Amino acid sequence: MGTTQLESVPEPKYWHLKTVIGEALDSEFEVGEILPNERELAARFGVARATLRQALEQLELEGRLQRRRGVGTTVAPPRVGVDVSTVQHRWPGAGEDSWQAVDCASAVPPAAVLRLLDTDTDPATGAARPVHVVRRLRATHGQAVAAEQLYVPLASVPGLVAPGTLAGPALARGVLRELEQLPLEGQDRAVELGSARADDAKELDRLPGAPVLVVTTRYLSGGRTAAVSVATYRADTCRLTFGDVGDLQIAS
Amino acid sequence: MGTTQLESVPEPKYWHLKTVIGEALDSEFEVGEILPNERELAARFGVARATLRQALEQLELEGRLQRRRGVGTTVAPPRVGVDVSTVQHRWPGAGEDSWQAVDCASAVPPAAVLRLLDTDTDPATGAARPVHVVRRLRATHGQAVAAEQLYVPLASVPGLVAPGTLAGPALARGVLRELEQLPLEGQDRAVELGSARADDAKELDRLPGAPVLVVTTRYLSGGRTAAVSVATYRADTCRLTFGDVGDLQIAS
DNA sequence: TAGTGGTCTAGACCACTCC
DNA sequence: GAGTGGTCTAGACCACTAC
Repeated sequence: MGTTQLESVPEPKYWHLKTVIGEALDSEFEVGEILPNERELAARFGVARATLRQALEQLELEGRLQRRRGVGTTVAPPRVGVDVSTVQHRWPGAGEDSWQAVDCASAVPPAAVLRLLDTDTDPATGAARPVHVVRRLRATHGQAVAAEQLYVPLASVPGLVAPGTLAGPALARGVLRELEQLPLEGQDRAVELGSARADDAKELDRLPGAPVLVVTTRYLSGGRTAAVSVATYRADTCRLTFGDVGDLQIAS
Repeated sequence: MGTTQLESVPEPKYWHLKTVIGEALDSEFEVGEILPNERELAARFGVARATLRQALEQLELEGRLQRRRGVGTTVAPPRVGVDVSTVQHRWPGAGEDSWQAVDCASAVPPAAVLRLLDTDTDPATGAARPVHVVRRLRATHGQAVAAEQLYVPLASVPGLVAPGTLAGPALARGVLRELEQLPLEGQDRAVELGSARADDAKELDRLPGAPVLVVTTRYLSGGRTAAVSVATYRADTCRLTFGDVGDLQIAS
């Protein structure tokens, strides 16, 4: 036929742009360097700004760029590895880690958390009861990487002094201290993609809806779920690591 | 002053839309139900289609919607939990799991993988040597959830029959079988957000660039990294679970 | 062929940061 | 106030699916 198959699989422009810019980042830019602004980049590549932004969004999602309103677009450093290995066998707050308790409130958990805390309903009405909600922040290298809400049923911290006498960070630390008194029998964990709620986004210095890795942990004690942690990690800057298990063995 | 603070924190329209639609999904729709098309939804909410799409994108990212070109937007079922617990202490392919080997090629790994396989360079030139690249697919409930590339240095499978005599799936299974002969000393694992490469996207029935959870696993044997697995899981439909560790103990 | 979601455009205005 | 990224609009056309 003599005809060559032209553009039989037309690659979207933003996809091609992403590739081109990605290669340029490797070869022509240093970490921290500021890219030309979006309007100029769009003009330079001959596309609309929205199309260019689609490419930049992908690169940011992959942790290669960092964009800040009013400032500009910079080349991101490699993602930091954050250890979330499930084998620490410790209550949250116990031992040396990078978490900091910032507050504690009392609230009824969202439905998804309630399903994990299924033991804590009012036996008479079946209605969910409020629990302690401890708020913590995790920082690495001076940068906030995760915000957590730890849901602790009142029954898990029976020795807590009358909550009215403590507040804020002090109450949060009190709840964590009491939790450590329980024998920890195990934990299981799940990781999924989510988008940052407004309050988490603010603490993580991101816009609402920013992509986050949601790590849900169930702490087991006495055959019950004694606490549930929902931690949201910045997906752009973090790589969750599950440490070397060479020093583990399966019981039995 | 008598003035009320109006819109002091003006919520973006797409964010508000996402909330409204999300609530409607909970109360008015069943899993699998088809939503009105984008043009109609946009008109109904009085916004441009692009704005509506921004809201739908977020909901899809959270696994609440599923959009298919030419078909429509449907309410997604809850995410499926996929076990990726790092404690199986087994080589890939060993035992009963849901992976299926589909192919095997010889190639030089990308730079990021080379850094983990740092022992496999040509001692004379320092250049990277090609390795076996086994391609596998993982399915759950009849649906493809992950595509993997397993990088196996030739040195890790010395007993493999001359590669020329096998090809495709048979070669892939041969490499996996040989790998099982090595003593597995440990593995470490990392999870991060990525976007699907074109080939992975195709196998996962997604568009290129779709958000995926990238699970990188290093298999250790004889003090070396004997293999590296890079598995991409569909972020929209999967929740990665790290099973109950109640039956684990730390070796001193 | 009709209808869907996916891509792309060329503009506008807003919120934020920094000087 | 100047410059940045973030939001939003109102269109257009394309690729795909199903009938």
